[in-house]
Amino acid sequence: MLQLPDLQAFYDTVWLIVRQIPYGYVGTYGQIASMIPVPEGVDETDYTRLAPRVVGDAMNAVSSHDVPDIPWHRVVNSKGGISLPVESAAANTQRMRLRAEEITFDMRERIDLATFGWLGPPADWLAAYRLLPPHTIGGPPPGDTTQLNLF
DNA sequence: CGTTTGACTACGC
DNA sequence: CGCGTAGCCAAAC
Repeated sequence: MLQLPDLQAFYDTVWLIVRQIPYGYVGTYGQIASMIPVPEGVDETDYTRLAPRVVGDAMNAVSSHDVPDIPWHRVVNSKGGISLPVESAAANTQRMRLRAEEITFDMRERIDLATFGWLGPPADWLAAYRLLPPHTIGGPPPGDTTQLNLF
């Protein structure tokens, strides 16, 4: 069983991380969840497979109000696709904002994570908030060790 | 209040 | 690869 002890704290951490995703890059639900330490007493396996859904809940909470501080449009699923209901107003907004950041979609409406996938925040930032390093996504990193925070 | 639904993901075919 | 499914969480009905 997962049962997060402090849901609001989890949401706060998710938003904190999402704010760090730079212009022109995207993070995934699972990636963000993996950066948050597994709460005490929570089974790690359950956390791994269920926490990404709760990250989606946290995104839903802000996108419905369209909180300006939080670039919610930069969060996509593990396949690089938009997870909002297709053709919904919110999904169209998200796609429009991503394209405005010069992020491109392939023929199947998917973003190449090897190109646009966020590599995560700097180690010192993670340490300051006691978070975990993100596990790499989308295969081998493109090799740019100097990913500037343009946000 | 039960019930249903879903901004997820890993895994097996 | 794509599709289906398990997992059993939260939020919305």
